[in-house]
Amino acid sequence: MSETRWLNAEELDAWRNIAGLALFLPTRLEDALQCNGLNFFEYSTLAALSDAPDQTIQMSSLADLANGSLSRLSHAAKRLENRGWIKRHTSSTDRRVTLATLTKEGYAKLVEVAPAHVESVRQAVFDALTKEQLLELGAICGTVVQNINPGWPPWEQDES
Amino acid sequence: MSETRWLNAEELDAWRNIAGLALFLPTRLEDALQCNGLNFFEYSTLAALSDAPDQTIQMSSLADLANGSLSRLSHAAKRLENRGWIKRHTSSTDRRVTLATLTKEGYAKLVEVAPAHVESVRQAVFDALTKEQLLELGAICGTVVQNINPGWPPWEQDES
DNA sequence: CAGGAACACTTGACAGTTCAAGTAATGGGT
DNA sequence: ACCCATTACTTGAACTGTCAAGTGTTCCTG
Repeated sequence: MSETRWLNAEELDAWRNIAGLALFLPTRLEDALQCNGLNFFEYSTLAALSDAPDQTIQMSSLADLANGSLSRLSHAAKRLENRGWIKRHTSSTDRRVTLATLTKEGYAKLVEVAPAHVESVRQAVFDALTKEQLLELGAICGTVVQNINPGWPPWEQDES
Repeated sequence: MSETRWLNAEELDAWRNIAGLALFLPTRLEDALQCNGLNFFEYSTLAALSDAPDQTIQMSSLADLANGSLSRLSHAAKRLENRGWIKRHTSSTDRRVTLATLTKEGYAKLVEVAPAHVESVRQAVFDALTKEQLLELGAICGTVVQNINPGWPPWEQDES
């Protein structure tokens, strides 16, 4: 029933740039990884595992850390396992639970790929901005992300 | 051969928020459209057509305007045509060229969906920010986008 | 005015994501 | 102790986008 709040010229201009970022940045980052045989989600999965004690995390937690659904992770884990970069085994304490572990080869792959990934982030974003702009951008994006997706990220739990 | 320029804590923090935006914003916008039976690319396609003289654009230009590959548009156009929202016909002056036209039904669909889309943009981004923050965000994103993808957007051609 | 390069688009096969359904294990209530 | 809801994960089908190849048309060059 209420009137649509259309965008004025100023807002439209800002919006185009924001949408442009959301449109092109993912592709750019994927490209840098794809040529190393990984997509961004697979990379996030390996990275999350490498930070965990014993390089081991339960599937559902890992899905959260890598920002994907459990189903998505399950498919990705099959690919990563086939390539020998992770292993899955049932937990001994709760046999519903599957634990994923980074293999030696998986860690090696991560170490091999990480520099190129970081460099692509720098080239795409950091190198175009002053330090002030970067921090400003980070802060405002943080505000928006909290608005869209409160309670992210899944690490940094509030433990009061 | 060169040393990897890793991110320090400050940079990592900013980066997480930027990546978070690029990760969650598209999904959020898609969701608002999906429940109206369109994805973002299809919406952009219809929107671009509605702004064109005679509601008609050549496929390859339309692909640019909607920010997708020609192949992607070709698949999407088939879906849109099947649902009766656009029509395609060969150009009379150059028979390699296919012209896409928005139908009356397509225009009606766009008018039906647009308010919800704009509202989702407002809710996701605009409502969380002050006007200053919005303009600042738009400007910085513009800088990054120009860095990643110089010569975008395809409209706003420099005609010197 | 051929012949081939370039252009405009379409198509089919493939890979990754989502969604709904399926399997298996656990725990809580009676 | 048993049932059943819940939890944890996997799987297969449907769908979308990408890539490479294919078709048809036009332009250019000798």
